Amino acid sequence: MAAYGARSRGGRRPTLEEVAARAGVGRGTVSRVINGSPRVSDATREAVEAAVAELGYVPNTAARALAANRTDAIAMVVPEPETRFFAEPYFSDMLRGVGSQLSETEMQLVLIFAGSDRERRRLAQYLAAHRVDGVLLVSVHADDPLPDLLAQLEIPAVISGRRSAEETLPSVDSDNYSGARSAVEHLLARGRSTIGTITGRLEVYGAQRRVDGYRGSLRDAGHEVDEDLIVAGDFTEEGGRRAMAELLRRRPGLDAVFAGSDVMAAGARQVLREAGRRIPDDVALVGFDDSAIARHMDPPLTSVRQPIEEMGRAMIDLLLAEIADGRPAASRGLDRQQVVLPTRLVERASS
Amino acid sequence: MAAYGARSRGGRRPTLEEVAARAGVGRGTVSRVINGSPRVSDATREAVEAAVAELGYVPNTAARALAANRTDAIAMVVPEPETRFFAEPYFSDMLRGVGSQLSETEMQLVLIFAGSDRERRRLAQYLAAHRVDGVLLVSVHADDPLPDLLAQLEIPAVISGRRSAEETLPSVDSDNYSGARSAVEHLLARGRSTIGTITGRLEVYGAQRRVDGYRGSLRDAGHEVDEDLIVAGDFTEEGGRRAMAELLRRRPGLDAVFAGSDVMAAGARQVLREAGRRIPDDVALVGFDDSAIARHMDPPLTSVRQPIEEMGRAMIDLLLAEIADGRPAASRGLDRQQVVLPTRLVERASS
DNA sequence: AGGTACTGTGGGAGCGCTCCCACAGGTGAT
DNA sequence: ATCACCTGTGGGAGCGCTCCCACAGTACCT
Repeated sequence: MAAYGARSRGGRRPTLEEVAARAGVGRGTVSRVINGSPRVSDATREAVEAAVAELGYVPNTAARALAANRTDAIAMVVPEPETRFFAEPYFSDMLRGVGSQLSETEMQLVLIFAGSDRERRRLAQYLAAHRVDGVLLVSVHADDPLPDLLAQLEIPAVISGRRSAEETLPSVDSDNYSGARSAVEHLLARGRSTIGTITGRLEVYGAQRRVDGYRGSLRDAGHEVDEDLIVAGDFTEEGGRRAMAELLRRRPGLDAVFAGSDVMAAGARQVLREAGRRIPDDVALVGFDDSAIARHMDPPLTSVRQPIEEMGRAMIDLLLAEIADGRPAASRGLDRQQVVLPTRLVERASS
Repeated sequence: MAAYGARSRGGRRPTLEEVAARAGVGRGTVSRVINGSPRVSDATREAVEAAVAELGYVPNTAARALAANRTDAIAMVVPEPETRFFAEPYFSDMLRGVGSQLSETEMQLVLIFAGSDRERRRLAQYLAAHRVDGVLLVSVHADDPLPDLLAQLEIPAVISGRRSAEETLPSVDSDNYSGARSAVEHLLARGRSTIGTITGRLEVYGAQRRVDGYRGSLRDAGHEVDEDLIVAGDFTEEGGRRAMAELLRRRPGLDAVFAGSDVMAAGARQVLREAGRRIPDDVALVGFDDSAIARHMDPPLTSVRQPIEEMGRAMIDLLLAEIADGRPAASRGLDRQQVVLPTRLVERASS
């Protein structure tokens, strides 16, 4: 505990001015040392650092925020109710990446849920008050007004998962197209010929791209795409069940299924089992996400791994760059603003 | 979007002073209106409110924090790595309660993980900088130095789950003793006679109290307590498996098990099944927490429900009272500072 | 010697609030 | 009429920083 500075016990905390007096220098100099400016002589720096340590000085963030007009905090906004947030491994993996990357800096992370209307109104206030220097948007729908609000307020933001082919915000996404291709090519290589797919909600750009990948790899392999083998799900387990039942009805003889998410694959597995289909003997199954449930499924699920933790880290990198680069948002070309990370197929017993 | 105030677009935000000028009043008066002081005439209040709306004024939190020496934010500190946080439904339920209660106020919630040493150091800095008005401590061990640090810094805090019988911090806990009693009494009423128990980590006070409840109800029913029927677990699924195996070794004829948590009950169930014991026919099983996994187990698990969401709400109430009550901590008697919420047995097919 | 160009430093001004004292004007008791 | 005491209001001071201008000192030219 001693390291925390016994001197800060109770009462008033030391100020910059007091540190300056103790070190025998001016306020400006202490400020420069605290902020790591190079324009300070070594001797002075040491004297100041000693005074800081002796007094247990800790900068007052409110004063700094007021004077410098920055908050040293960023928000991760999750436009989902908390329940979903915790149910989906996607979010917690992302949070882990974000947290680890951020702990390299002095920045603080504020987690904000904006599921209900009331929460949304609070968020709008919060952003209008500029209580954060930047915002991480975690899974916004294409028609969400949040990005516009952020642009209007000129708050730097990064989005996870593009909303469309021409995303205007800086974004980090995984390569959904190639990921889907690798899954389908794997099934083809295993000799499967009638491959169905259960899609995510098609308003989600990434879900679309996965279907595109499915189509592309079949076509490239010389197969004609049978539209009856494509059934829409909604990323939920229940949706996976319904879609699988529909697939079995349409094409009872199918021998493989590519599900657009692990959770939907879990739903599909139940229906396949109830229908007496063995996995992978009768029907091979591949998921997407490589979340924890893929490993724990019976049999363990082959799945396309998205590097979600790295995506979180990349988002922080983009956001910090944007904040550093003068406040303005994505106005200097979309070059390095759209990061797409590769996926990788993880083969397990289900295929 | 119009409601967000088109006037705040870009550039500078309006200040108190500008609102005052527009409303034709002084700065002090605007401040009083903003902060809901009653000492303002109705006519003036309306004029100010109109000016606020027209200019799209939003108070600058940094300036307010600096002048008033408060931050309008509280932190929820989780001394666990993020992984565990998300794995345990306990935390997310608590977060839900905290969030809902807090959304009644202007306070902001900051979620802080303090699992690693580095995270701990950052937290110490954060607290020393007084970046929050109060702290919610979510599951601290008895020997954690955090409470002392908070006391030293004179930061109001509330703890979830007492650390010992004479907890010094304001706390919110569930009635672990009675909860355990209700579980065991239920098993006795169902005609079970050889009831084992799998405990949580006994450094955790609540885990101890559950064992106390187990002992107490057996004794009150005229049974002698067989120490061989008490095996220590550690709140994990794996620990539950190990403990169950040990119980079966020691007392193969046991006909019921009370597990100190649902997760451990899940582990125990696996071992029981592998050992060919039917649930509840051969062995009745009862858990603690009534978390989501209790409902989804096969068979669904009878469990002692803790009102975790309400606990979260109660923590906020205590903390806000403490913050309002002049800054000093728990120094005016422990009367209303220790809240204990009742538990309730939820009967399902496992018993 | 004078000029130019650094580097390092001190300290004034100002960020946008809250707090509080001062004071005007009204009301009612004496 | 005088005093006491409200209510409502204005505005100075100050919170603890950062920013930036000014300037001393040194170094290196011409």
